[in-house]
Amino acid sequence: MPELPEVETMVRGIRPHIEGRRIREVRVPPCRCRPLLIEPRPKTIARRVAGATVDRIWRRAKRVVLSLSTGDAFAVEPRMTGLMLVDEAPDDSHLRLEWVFEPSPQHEVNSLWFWDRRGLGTIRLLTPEEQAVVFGPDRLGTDALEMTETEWREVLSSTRTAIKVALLNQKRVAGIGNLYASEILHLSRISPEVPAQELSRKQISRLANAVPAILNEAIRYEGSTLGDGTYRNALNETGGYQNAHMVYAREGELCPTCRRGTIVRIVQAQRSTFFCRVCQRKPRSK
DNA sequence: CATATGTCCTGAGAGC
DNA sequence: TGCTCTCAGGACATAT
Repeated sequence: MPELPEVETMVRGIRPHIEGRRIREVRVPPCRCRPLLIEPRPKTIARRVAGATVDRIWRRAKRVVLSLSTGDAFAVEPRMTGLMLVDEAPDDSHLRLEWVFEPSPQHEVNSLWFWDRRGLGTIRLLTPEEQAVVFGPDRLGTDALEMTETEWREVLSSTRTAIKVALLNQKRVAGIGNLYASEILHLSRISPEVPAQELSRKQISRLANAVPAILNEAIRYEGSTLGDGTYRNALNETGGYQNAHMVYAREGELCPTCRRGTIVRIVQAQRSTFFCRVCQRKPRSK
């Protein structure tokens, strides 16, 4: 489930090991699992990365981006279970891609790995033109950490979709996923079921503040490792933010905010939403 | 155009 | 104990 905080943690974790280094080769490790989406073909990748260095490692929405000296960039989308690792992996059987770097006296590690148990992740080597499309405003909205209150009002005013579902639409706002959407709405004291365009100015103001509050705190804790234990940072260590979750996966528990309601789970757009009906009350529709 | 639903994938856990 | 079934949710494709 890597969302913005987890992907940001990956970027920060691999950056000191990888940034500025020359790629020796990119390898697809032997893996008995079904092949992951890697584009273009490994042979073409090998040709295009020859002699290139990784100039910059950054994040666009929920993707890890490795920008190369050639102008090309790897865009890595971990999706559900993908990880970027520089040390050990949870297991060796789901390693999907290895970037091997020229040895350097300042660095202990010479490989970067993409590990993905379920294999829903994708890795693409993009030309500058493709980057403009894939990272562009037609595909991805403003990063959730860069949104202004005015922008929030704009992107929410045009849809009747429930606010929780609207927050997951990456064209509207980029980086929020299922887990943090519930946490953000809880801190904002907004019902996940309210149509986005019916939010009051005050509610949008609270939302605009809650988004960076939640996401930055989650980054500080290096993300959330849920019950399945999949998510890990670049060193294969678990995150810590799951202990700070107020509502996510806390169905049946007393609401930690109002201490009156009980956390409930509902399904919206085939995804779980957790919230407290007492402090996230839905206004009576007009 | 906006909105809703289906699809991919693996392994954990439930239930019998 | 071992089988079958359901579920988790990233992004995108397709349908309405």
